Amino acid sequence: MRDGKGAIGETLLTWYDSHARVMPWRVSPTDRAEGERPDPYRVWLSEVMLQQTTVAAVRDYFRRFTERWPDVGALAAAEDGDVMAEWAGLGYYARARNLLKCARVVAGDLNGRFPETAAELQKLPGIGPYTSAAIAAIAYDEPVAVVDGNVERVVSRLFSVDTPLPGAKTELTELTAQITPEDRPGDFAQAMMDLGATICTPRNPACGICPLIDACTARAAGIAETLPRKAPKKEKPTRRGFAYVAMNGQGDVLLERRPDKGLLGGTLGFPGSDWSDAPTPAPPMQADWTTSPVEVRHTFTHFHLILQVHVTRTEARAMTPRADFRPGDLPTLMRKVWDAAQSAEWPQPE
DNA sequence: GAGACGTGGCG
DNA sequence: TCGCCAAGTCT
Repeated sequence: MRDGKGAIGETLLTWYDSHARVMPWRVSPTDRAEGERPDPYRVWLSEVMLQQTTVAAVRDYFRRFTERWPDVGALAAAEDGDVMAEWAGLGYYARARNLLKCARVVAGDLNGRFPETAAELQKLPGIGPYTSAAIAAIAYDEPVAVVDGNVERVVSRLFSVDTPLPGAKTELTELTAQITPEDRPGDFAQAMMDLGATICTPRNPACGICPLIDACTARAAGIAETLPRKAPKKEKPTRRGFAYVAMNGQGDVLLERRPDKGLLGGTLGFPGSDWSDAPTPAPPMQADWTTSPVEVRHTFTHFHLILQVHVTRTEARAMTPRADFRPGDLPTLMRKVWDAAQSAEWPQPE
């Protein structure tokens, strides 16, 4: 083992001890050696935020969440709208809705304690194969394979797996399990992800400074950058729509909360039309609407969107008080709508 | 199993 | 400007 796959774990942990990136949710190898344990709540929160999201984007959100809600009980007691507002801008809003569901299960049914195994963790809302393994390994030392996009890339290169993803997922998980050490599985997982994020990158991998260069078969074969293979992407269609920004004489703004299901579910935004090839105008009230000269362009995971923004002054509706409206509480698309509205020629009050 | 689901950074 | 991609999950 020591000269085979076990050597990879030892080599990587040695590298991690001197190269681990500092993150607000992470216990350094030094502190860990002195007995400090990761807080399962913070591990869980950070891992959910990190789903499909970069470390740079997560940092400030994590700080604000943990400052405002220091433990799972506090988060479970939060208002839905406050959590959605704090999550605004981070994307994939189902994560925020599931975060609250999960916090309420843990605080309400589990005495505030997270389950300690990957199998049990995965039963909770918003916790899938990756997140359950990450929490179990990092917070509870379970020697389970933690496989995210970084690990898929590192492992596919180490062993020259040329089966395209997502088909290769099972094989990559099995290979990851074979190199996951019984000792320090959490540090090993984080080391693999750090390696993938900083050295074994999708393009231009820095093989010259990689601690695993001697073990990497793809590097030896000169095919590292071609792995992992992936099925080709589908083309994104472009959809269009209308958004409506209404304001009264006091500067209060008409906002609505979107239904929990679907795109931007549970978030706050401006009223609008459907989004399609030929959207139907849908002003929230009869009024003197003017069109902003600035169109909003935004790209979601599966389509491009172009919105035409209309604005008006009206007293015809109850609105969100100016003092309660912060553009930062809106998802990015709606912040763009707000910005475009500032460029419009606003009609005079009725 | 394939599609829905955000956003920002980078080449 | 534009496609790729990031510590995925749910249906």
